[in-house]
Amino acid sequence: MGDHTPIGEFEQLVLLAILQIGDTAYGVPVRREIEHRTGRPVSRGAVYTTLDRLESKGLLESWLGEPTPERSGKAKRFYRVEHAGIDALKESRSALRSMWTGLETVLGEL
Amino acid sequence: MGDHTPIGEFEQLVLLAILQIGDTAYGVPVRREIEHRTGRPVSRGAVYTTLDRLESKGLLESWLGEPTPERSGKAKRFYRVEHAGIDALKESRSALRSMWTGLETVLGEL
DNA sequence: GCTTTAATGTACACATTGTAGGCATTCAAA
DNA sequence: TTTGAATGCCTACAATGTGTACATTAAAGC
Repeated sequence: MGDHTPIGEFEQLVLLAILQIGDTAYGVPVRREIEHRTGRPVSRGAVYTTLDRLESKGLLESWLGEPTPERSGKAKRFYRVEHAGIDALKESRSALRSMWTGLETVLGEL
Repeated sequence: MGDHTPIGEFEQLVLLAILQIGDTAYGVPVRREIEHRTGRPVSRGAVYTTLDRLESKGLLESWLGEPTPERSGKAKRFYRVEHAGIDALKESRSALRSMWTGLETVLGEL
C-alpha cells in the first residue's frame, strides 16, 4: 500500500488557510481564516504549535518578515506550503472522498 | 460560535466505514473497508480503540452478536452510528469544504 | 522619557487521538 | 486434544490538539 503519512484534522485546516491567504500568510490571519470559514474558535497557541510542527515535517516553509516592522510587535513569520504539504492535503482529501462516496443521500445532502 | 467538538481524522474514517457497511458493521469489516477505500494499511488495534472511544463519546452504539456464533471466535460486536455521530461527520465535512473552496483549481483539480 | 497598549511570536504543559503489538476467547477441523 | 482461524480486548507509547502564560517590539499617550 501507498504512503500512509496522514496529517491531522487541524493540520489540514492550517495548511488550507495558508493556501487561501497566499503571500501574506502568518499566524494571525491563519487563525482568522479558520475561524471565519469554519465558525469555530481557535486559540492562538493552537495555530502556532501546529505551524511549527508542520514546518518540522517539511510541509511548510517559513521566514521572518522585515526585521523592523512599521507598525508594531515582533517580526511576522510568514509561511508557504511546500510541495509535500500539497501532496498531504490531496491524500487526505482523496481518502475522505472515497469514504464519503454514496453517503450524501443517506445522510441527507447538504 | 457553534459546537466545536471536532473529531479526529481516523475517527471520521471509522464512522464513515460503519455507515458504508450498514447492518453488519463490526471490527473486521470496518478495517477492511478503510483499507480498501483509502489504500492505506490499518492495524486491528487502531480500529478497536477508536471504536471504543467513539462509543464513549456517544457517537456510536454497539451490541454483541449471538452468544454462540456458528463459525468461530468471540462474539462479534456490531456498531451503529448515532445521531451525534452523523452530526459530527457533517460538521467536519462542512469545515473542510469551506476551507477548500476555490483551491481545487490552484492545486490542479483531481 | 516612561508607561501603556497592541501586535506579534515562543515555550511549555496537558488532554485527546492515532497506532501497534500482544493476549484472551471461542469454535471448527485435523 | 491440539491446532488454526476469527474475533475482541488491553495496554503502552507516539503524534496531534489546545490552551495559558510569557517575551518582544514599537507606536501612542502622558
